[in-house]
Amino acid sequence: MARALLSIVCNNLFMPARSIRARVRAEMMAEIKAVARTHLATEGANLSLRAVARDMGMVSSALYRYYPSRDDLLTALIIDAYNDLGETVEAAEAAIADRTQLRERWMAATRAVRGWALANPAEYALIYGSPVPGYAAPTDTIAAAARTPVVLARILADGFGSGQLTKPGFTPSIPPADGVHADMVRARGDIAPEITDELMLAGISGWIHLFGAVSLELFGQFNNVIDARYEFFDGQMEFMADLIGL
Amino acid sequence: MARALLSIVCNNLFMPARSIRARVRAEMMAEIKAVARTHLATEGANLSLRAVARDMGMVSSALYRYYPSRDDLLTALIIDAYNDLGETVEAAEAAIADRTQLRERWMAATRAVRGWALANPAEYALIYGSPVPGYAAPTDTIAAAARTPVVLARILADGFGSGQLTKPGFTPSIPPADGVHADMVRARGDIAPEITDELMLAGISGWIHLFGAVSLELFGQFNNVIDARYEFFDGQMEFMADLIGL
DNA sequence: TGTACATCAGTGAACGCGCGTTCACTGATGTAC
DNA sequence: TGTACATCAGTGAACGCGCGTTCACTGATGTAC
Repeated sequence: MARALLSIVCNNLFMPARSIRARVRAEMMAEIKAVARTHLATEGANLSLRAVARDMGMVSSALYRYYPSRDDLLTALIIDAYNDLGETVEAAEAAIADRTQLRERWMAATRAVRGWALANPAEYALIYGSPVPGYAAPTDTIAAAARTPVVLARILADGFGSGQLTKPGFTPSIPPADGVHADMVRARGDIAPEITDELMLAGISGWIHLFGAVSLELFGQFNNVIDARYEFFDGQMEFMADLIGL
Repeated sequence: MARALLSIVCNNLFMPARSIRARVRAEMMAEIKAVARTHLATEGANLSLRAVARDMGMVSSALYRYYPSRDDLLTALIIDAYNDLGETVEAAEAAIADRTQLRERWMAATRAVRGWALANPAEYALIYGSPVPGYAAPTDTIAAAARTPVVLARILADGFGSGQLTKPGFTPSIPPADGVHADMVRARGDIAPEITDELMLAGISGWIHLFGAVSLELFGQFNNVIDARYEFFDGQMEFMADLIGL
């Protein structure tokens, strides 16, 4: 709190006075979220406003100046988590300079997902784990949630656009049902309108495998089964790259 | 409680008197778990002993005659959930009379997993969702947890034993790392010693895809993406059957 | 530049509720002789 | 078969703690004239 104030004052000595209060306020909101995040790590989604306030040296009612309720704070944390993951994945994927190396882009993006999840297990659980009882995520989260899938879809769309990737690396023996086709059309339309339905379906299989592997690992299902976790994950994602045709 | 007592008395009129108390006790433990399960459905893993006791018309301290603590009750629920899922999957898979129809056995088993998860979402979340904060599952759960994977592994082992299934339906372009190989050897050794490592790896990929798909669906990630859920899941599992070579 | 007023952050007490667990106890049921 | 004793289930009060949220309030900071 004092630290936030001090940094504001130092960073904004020459800013118009009227914005100082707004900036302190923004830093306070960020610090509340930062403290709440550390609580998530130890307590899971049973986030306690009073505990957060205690850690900040404030009285619990003071938090209501910043977040109207516990659920609103949770929502802010969820949006932050989606954005933080999305940014990490975007940056890792964008770091592949040769944009025609689709497989490298896929591997970079998927490794970034796992890396972020291992580094932020509580936040990963918050967004990809079992729903918090009594909490319904508002629609504000949708845009942030879409960032990671969009990165993956862009890889397919770029490959298809350049003619590098015309069809999946493996064609299932049974064609998709009509309803599934309709879902693919809609999903394409949202994030990669140019590609074919069969490519979209292959991509979604990859998406499922990616988050399935990360969730099983993080939620303890690999205990006593898979020890070589990095290598295993990598092999699975290379396998998916084969199937998608990257 | 009264119902449990009555059913005991009726069912055991001619049993030796000494076992009646033991049987009432067993029924009480089962009824406590049944009530706790209904609470899981609405409250998630934040199980409240007092609420369970209230619903049973008892005082909360009475539960301590049956379970020494809240965590012990949670453990019992987890073991039950694994066993219930395992039994369901075993029964569905065993219902395929022609044991040489490996693909049908796979489809029956995987559909049973999803069906059970949809019918028992809170219990699914308890065992496959984010870990309960502050709760460490004891090793008692391992045997129960293994039942479903064992069903899947038996399909591979039977196919390999009969010569029907010699290698996976798709061979990844990159061979598994040494550490992964070691994990496969150990995993085979536990549940299907006869099959090859590459088949085991294909089976584990199927296992990941299966639980990945079910978890993503149950934990809300399919909202606004996949509407044709049954067909989609089915298609994904047929796809996996292709890859494994069933 | 100085003053009057409005805005805002944070306090502290309170409401009304929840929780897991312990403990001495009462009565009923089962066991041994 | 009857009696004395041991086991066990369930009670009710208590301990010590937690929680989200509201509300009237005090002071400090910002704004308008």
